[in-house]
Amino acid sequence: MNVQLEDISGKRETVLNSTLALIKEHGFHGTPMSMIAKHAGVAAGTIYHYFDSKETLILELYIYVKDRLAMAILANDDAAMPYKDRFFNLMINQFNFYIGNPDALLFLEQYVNSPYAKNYPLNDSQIFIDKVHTFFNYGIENAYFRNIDPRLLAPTVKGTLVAAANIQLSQHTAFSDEDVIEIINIVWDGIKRQ
Amino acid sequence: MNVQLEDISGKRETVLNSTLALIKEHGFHGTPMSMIAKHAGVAAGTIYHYFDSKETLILELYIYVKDRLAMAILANDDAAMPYKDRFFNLMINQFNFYIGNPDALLFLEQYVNSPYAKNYPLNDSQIFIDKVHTFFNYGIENAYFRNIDPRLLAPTVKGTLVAAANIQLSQHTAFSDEDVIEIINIVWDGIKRQ
DNA sequence: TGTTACCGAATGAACGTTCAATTAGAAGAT
DNA sequence: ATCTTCTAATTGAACGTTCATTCGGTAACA
Repeated sequence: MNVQLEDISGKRETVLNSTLALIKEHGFHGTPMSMIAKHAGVAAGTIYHYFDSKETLILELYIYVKDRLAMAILANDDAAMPYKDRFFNLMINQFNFYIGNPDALLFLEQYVNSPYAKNYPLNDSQIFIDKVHTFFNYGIENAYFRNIDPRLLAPTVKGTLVAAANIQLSQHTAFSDEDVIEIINIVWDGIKRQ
Repeated sequence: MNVQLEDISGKRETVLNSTLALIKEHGFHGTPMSMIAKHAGVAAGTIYHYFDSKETLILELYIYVKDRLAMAILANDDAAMPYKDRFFNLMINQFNFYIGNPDALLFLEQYVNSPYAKNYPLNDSQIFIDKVHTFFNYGIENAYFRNIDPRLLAPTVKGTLVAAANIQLSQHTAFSDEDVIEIINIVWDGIKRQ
């Protein structure tokens, strides 16, 4: 398929990207290994050189996507800036990542609600845990946020951003920068210390 | 299986309830028709007397569950009460429905992110649309809520409640009534007209 | 010459669906 | 009440397909 991509990233990443693209269209179980092989331009057997099974392929794809999400979220983060400004920057980055990678958005949403996530709860991106979780924990410890169960924060934030991204993607009209700020204000006004 | 339930509700509902219970454990794909048949105490062929295919079984199960969710949410709603009080009542009802029906919660979350929802976007509960959507539209028109895209409201609300319900279910310690109110306050503070 | 990467046809298990046969139940006739 | 007839409900073995995975072999490369 995409020879350039294949050349620079190797067949392993080519397979991961093909799987991501196909799952967007057909879902986990509408995507047979033969289809992935064809789309990636490799033989079916080759996939098993890099992944033990379809199941581990999905598990590793999740880490791969989540790593990329974590790095996108953290772009231009500056610990010297006010916490609220950093929060808004991270949220904007997250929104833009979803808009720029709709297949990743769809995959992540499917994954977290699938038996994979339930059966392998420890399978997650180390980068995401180290960096993004740390950022939120800092906000909790320093009382920028309401005094609530910290595990409520992330889903509250994510739910709104994902909803907004899905709306923009399903229509073909984009939210303005001001709209995005307003959306993040919904989140911030909900979770900030009142 | 459950003879009492079967007797009063008929085999169609028995099959629906078995499917719901099994999907919670094994997911869409991991739940073959033969397993549903066994769990429901009917022959495989009998399922096809009530449903055209596995696909339509899932589609009808979604309507069935969403109808029950809608009715649970609307319990004790009183149009004479202040809008904010009605809102809190509906949210508490929704949270309690998730807690009391974890299999429904898991199914709904899986469904909305599956190819079913993408391929059949018009397949939804009429009760839910008539009653719950109407309630939110009223809040938008009468300026109880921020002036934002109305489709952002529902996912924002749902995301937080679902997150809270999942936390309570995954641990085995319950949120207190005050905790639940606090959670709903997060939602309300985010979306209310400031 | 040994090792790694890659191929793709073959395999075998799993699964959704069908269907010919059986039973249950309702309606009607006597 | 009893028998007859017709339809709907139910069964589960069998079918055909799909799909993940295997494996014997070939090429690349060190």
